[in-house]
Amino acid sequence: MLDLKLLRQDAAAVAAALGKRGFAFDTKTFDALESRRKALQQETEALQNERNSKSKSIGKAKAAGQDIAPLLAEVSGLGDKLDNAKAEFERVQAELDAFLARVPNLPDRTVPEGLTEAENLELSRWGKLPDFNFTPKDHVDLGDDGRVDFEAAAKLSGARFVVLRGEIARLHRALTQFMLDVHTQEHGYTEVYVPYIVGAQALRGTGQLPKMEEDLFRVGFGEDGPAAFLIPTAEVPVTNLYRDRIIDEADLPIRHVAHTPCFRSEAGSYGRDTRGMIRQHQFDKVEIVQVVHPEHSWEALEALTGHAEAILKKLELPYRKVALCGGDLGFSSAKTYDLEVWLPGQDAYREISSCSNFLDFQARRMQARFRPQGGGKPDLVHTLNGSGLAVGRTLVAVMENYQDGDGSIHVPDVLRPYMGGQSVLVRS
RNA sequence: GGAGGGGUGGCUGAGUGGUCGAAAGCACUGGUCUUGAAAACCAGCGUAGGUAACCCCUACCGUGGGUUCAAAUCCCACCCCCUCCGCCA
Repeated sequence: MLDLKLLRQDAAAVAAALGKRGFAFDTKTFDALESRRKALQQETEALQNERNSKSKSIGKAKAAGQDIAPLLAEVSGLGDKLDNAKAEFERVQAELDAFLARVPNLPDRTVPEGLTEAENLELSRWGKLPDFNFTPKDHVDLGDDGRVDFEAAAKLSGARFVVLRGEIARLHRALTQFMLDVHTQEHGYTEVYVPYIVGAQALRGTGQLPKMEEDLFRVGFGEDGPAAFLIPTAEVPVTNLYRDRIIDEADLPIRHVAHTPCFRSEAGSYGRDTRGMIRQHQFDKVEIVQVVHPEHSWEALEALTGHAEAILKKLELPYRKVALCGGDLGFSSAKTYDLEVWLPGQDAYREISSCSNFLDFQARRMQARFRPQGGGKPDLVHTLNGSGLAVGRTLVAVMENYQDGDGSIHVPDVLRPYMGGQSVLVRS
């Protein structure tokens, strides 16, 4: 949610800034709703004032033993007038809220111009692309001995699911453990275990609702229970830990890491990435989240991105860092870096981490605030998060980059302690 | 699932339908005192909106309804927490 004051002061500037991401901000509708809201609010508050002060004088008169009948007559009819005014005010307020809930965050001025993925800006490359003296296979072929089994998963759950077996399943688990250990022991994150089912309020807080509802799996507690959803990312439960809370400034920054499955319906991506486990309805991710003082969020974004990069470096996976252009930015983000890992099987870089600074956009929706040291008014925190990393895609990257001509897969050095010391995984 | 108790400011916790946005304590801030600190004492101290700001006004005592001129207080529904019983990985 954007700052309402900013919108009132300079809706035109907001509209211009949102244009960078291809969002058409309807200044006319906003202005109309806002001036209507203002008039109605003043009207209802004046009526409330009248009722309150008259009620008080009734109380006083009664206490003084005076006849209150004339006062009661004065107040008759006021109630209905107030109810009508209030109902109208609430209707307009709700309309305004719904309008604002669909307005995305303002892109930072350093965000590259552009409306499509193609205009993202490459910032750096790391690592040497593997030089095979054979034609590299992709992870689907490398795992087709039954260790990566899409058919078994399809039988259980349909398309876009996978069953992993044996050493590949263990490698997947090893990657998760490794990532959690690095972030907790080297980067100062506190591990949290969180629910995988959340209510609508949490999803509104981080900005997945109302716009992204089609991409969520809805579950329920009974037929007419409250709406509940499978989490599309750990960002939702972890960031919302701070919803409606006032944190002591001394407790900032807060850094959390969580490993969770993520569930996405992938509505609208039919036909994309249908081969392999790049785009699944269910995948595991290790997510890092920071809640910081508003003055420090930009440096926190650089640090957090570095923490995600550190995993790729330790795994010796070649990658590049990209700044998303305005049009490719997520709804809540002011600026996002994507890390894209090299996949020999696709002969391409593919997204494996997305690191964003949301400034106070999520904090305002969530009412996540901090109390300044030495007292004073609570102020909104800034929130950030990044994948550190997407586990399924990392598994794909390890398989494809560490493959041998005979289809065996070498285990990256840093993972060996997690694999019982094993150094090569051979086809069965 | 059954029985009972409870949800009030950053925290603890009082509150008889009528100056109750709410006692008291803790925490915090400023001051007096002190070489300095602590203690003691004095004062201040909820959030948001009308609004850029003061005054002023409005809303907020788990959530949503209702009764009333007037609701933290009475009524209804729901949510959550605690204790006990039952069931259970």
